[in-house]
Amino acid sequence: METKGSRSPAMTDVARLAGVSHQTVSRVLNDHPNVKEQTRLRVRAAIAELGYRPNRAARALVTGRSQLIGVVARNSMLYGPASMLTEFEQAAADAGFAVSVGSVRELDRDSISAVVDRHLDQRVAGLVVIAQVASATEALAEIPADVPVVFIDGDPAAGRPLVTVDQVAGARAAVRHLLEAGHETVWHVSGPTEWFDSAGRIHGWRQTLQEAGREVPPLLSADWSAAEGYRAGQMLARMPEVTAVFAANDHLAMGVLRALHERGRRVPHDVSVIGFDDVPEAAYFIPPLTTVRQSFGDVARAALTLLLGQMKEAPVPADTVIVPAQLVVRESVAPPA
Amino acid sequence: METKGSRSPAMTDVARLAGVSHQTVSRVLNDHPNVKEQTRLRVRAAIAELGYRPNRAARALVTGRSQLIGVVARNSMLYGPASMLTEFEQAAADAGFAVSVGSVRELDRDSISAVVDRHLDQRVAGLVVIAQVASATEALAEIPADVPVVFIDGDPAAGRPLVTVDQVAGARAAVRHLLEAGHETVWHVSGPTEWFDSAGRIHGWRQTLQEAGREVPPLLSADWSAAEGYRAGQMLARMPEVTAVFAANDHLAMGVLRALHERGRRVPHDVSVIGFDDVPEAAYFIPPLTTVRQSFGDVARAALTLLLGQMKEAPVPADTVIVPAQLVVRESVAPPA
DNA sequence: CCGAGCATTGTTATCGATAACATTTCCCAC
DNA sequence: GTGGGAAATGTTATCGATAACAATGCTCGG
Repeated sequence: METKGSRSPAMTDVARLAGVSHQTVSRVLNDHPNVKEQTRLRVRAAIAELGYRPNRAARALVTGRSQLIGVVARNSMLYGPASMLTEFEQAAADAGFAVSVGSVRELDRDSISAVVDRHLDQRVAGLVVIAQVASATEALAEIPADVPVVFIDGDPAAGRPLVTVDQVAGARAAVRHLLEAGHETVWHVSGPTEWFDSAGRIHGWRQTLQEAGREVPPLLSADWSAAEGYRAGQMLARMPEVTAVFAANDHLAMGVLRALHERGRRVPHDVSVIGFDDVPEAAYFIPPLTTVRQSFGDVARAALTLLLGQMKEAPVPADTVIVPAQLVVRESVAPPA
Repeated sequence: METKGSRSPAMTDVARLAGVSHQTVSRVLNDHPNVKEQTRLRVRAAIAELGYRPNRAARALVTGRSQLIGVVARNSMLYGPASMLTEFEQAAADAGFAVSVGSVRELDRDSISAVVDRHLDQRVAGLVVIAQVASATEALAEIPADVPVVFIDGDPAAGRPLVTVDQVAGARAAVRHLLEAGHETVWHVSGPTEWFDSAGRIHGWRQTLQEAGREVPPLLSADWSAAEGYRAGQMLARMPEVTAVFAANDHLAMGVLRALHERGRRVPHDVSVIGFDDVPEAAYFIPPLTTVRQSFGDVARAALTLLLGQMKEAPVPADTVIVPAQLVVRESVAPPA
């Protein structure tokens, strides 16, 4: 019944039907205080009758800002970033914002800059940059100061509003759990070292070992894939002194598990393994994986809150939000044999 | 250097600098034929000098259409839908389109209708609906006929442009592979039966068994999670006559593997298992999973092509595109013991 | 009962692009 | 060299909203 006529109704159509000026309709729509209750109702009725919905493009044109939030993210199917995006979209939708995604193959300055420009063309109301690596931080210079921006997983030193998971604490919890189980030390298979996420987890790992006066084994660094976890696992499996491994994410952990299994080293009997992320499948690994859960939903909601705070010119509650991570104990950890 | 002044330059600024009218600038921007080469260059130079970028909102207002493609998808972190989205965004970006995501918690009529309306407010140039269940099809009535639409994984009978993976052929390949290995019959752990994806895989499974004159075992249906795969696997593990299982996706397969492992039934020695999707981790399951790969990238690109075809009023090449699926053989299948 | 002052409503300008139409310029055939 | 027609450019209207300002109408104190 809505789009029956030649085109969808505009504000003037509503105004005519309600017997007021289009400006009054605008006022009703924007909840301006000085509109008589009776008029307001009449306008609302007309809006409902016509099935009128405001034209965002027109509004964006005159206000210079849309109801659109731009997200800049690396094009990847990694569990973390993908979850992040979904959660953020959901939070934004609840707040009445649409989300425009701008993927980029690499987080280098030029790519990011291009995506940011595309978003600015659309007159986005704000930007969220999922900037896991340092090179992304440089591109921040491209973003005009008057556009609200929030970084996720970005550089804590960048001086922009930032939301991030407490990687260090998560890693500490994992390592402590292994030490408490009686292991002499813990090996670490990390993500790419340029990632802030990786850096935080490495830091937490090293720090915890040092505080306990344990030897810090050499770092095995990889990308985030099961394939590289497998490769690292093949090395570790060959070394009998390895009894505990902390993998920087669950997929790496899965690769490690496979490698250990192949060489006949049982988990957790011979080797204990902990992951990071708590992907939905983690409980069904062989064996069920003890891991560190990060709440992407919390990160997304915090990011949105920071963003909306900037838009309303309201005082921003805090510049940096750190979302806690939580150890989830399953069956991949045991005391050393 | 760009946004230095009070506001970004508009078309008239470019026109003034180039000594032409703003309309001529518009013509250059839109590659209209009747512009003298020399003028064109002068305008281009002015554009570059000012760092001018057209205001999409203004364009959208007057043309009634933006450079934005709306995607309607169920909010989920399932591998398939998430990959789909990423791939589509990438393809769209390459074609100069931004993508606005509208998630919905459930694919019921009202939710979809709300998201579609939000997209129409933004005057999207086209819509992509990832509509895996029948209830989503009903909501198609809400979409005005003049808005280009493509369905992904939708109802083949809906009479709208559709792109989908060849689920039936994929399932047939999987089942045939198991029969050729010598198994008497194949059990199937399916996804939710309302999903078209599930329906196609179930159909292919049943059809292949029947054609081979084999008994069709009762269907075990589940959601897409490892958790339900595990539950189904627990039942299957208890039945000695089960020697071959086709799981409707890799995560279900993972749950099945865990359950079999727990009950001491070895894969592939005692039971063979095949999955669907080929998630990046599939090669690192225990054992490496034989599965059916679907190319989300191909689906995304096909969808975009269909959409662009509709926009240009150009003749649409085909109404339905079926992307092939491909069996990936690893180590989870062997002849029965 | 009148006018100050606020509440309410209307009028007009504006955002920055494209569309439609008007106009000028140019080229070439006769 | 002139008229016709196409090529090139300019002018004005328009999309649909908000902003700024103008003009009412109402209330209440003196």
